[in-house]
Amino acid sequence: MSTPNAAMELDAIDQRMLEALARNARISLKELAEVAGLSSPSAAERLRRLEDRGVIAAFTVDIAPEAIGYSLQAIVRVRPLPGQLHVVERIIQETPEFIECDKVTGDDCFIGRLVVRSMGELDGILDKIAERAETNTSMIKATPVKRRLPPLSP
Amino acid sequence: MSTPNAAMELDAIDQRMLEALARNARISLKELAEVAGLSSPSAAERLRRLEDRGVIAAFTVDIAPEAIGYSLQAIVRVRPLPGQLHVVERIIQETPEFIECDKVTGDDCFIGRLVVRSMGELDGILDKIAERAETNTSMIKATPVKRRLPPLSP
DNA sequence: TTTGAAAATACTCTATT
DNA sequence: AATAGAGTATTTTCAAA
Repeated sequence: MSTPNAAMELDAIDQRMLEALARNARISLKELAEVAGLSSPSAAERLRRLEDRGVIAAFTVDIAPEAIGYSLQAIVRVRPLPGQLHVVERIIQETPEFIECDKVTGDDCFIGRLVVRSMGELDGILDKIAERAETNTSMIKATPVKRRLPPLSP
Repeated sequence: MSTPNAAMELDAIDQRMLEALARNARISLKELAEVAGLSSPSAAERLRRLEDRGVIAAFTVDIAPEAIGYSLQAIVRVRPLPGQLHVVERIIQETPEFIECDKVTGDDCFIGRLVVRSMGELDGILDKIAERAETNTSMIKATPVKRRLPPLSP
């Protein structure tokens, strides 16, 4: 029971492959194979298994919001008024400026991240939510830890 | 002054390419070209320019933390005690379970996301920070909005 | 900026260890 | 599980518009 499920273990080769993909998901299988110390077909097979096991959820692109005009980012804690939970959840989902949102324990029901072009835009979005929830907004000044992989070794 | 910088504009082709890459960053140039309605060389050239302009920050892999044993995720707000700001920032950076962290305005100085295998592990991490900061932890129960692209059209 | 065609690379399949 | 080799597909380059 305290033995971790073997299916969850990543060996050194898996780890090197995931680290290489985290640096550049568009790396060729050939390069990936070199990093892993395998032939290309073996690397392809490993990659397929990592996907099948659900370890790899997706290959995605990181956009720089500021490069397309979103000069401000905020983290918003949202506490729906009684009876408004589902409406608030839908409003958040339908507001595309919310680029991620988690539902959490504690006083705050939702914690979301949003991008805006201006304070005016932020104000407009928060006003819409204000009818149905209390919000607490923190503007992002810096990002000391950019999104990174969790520790891969047990 | 109210005119957005033209360099920040994404045309319909750029948008389709970014959306396709957000779905699968390892899509081939050939498929990307089909999505865009261009030849492969044109798609490659557009892609290169999106990278050069800084619109594309990186191609990355999304790991499913629960598939490698991290059954719990938390959002932690961290408020360093007087004089402890930089030490706390370093502790967070050096704790690999923090998979992202922002420095924000307001009472909370840092808001971070962390993954753990158990409540015991979470407790250990928070105890280490507790000597130097107040923390407020929310466990993630669900994710109503998974990381997605910001709106791409002005 | 885009295209088409050719050359260079990379990928995938099968058989094999 | 991993590999080698062969056949297939993709990517890159380049001249031209």
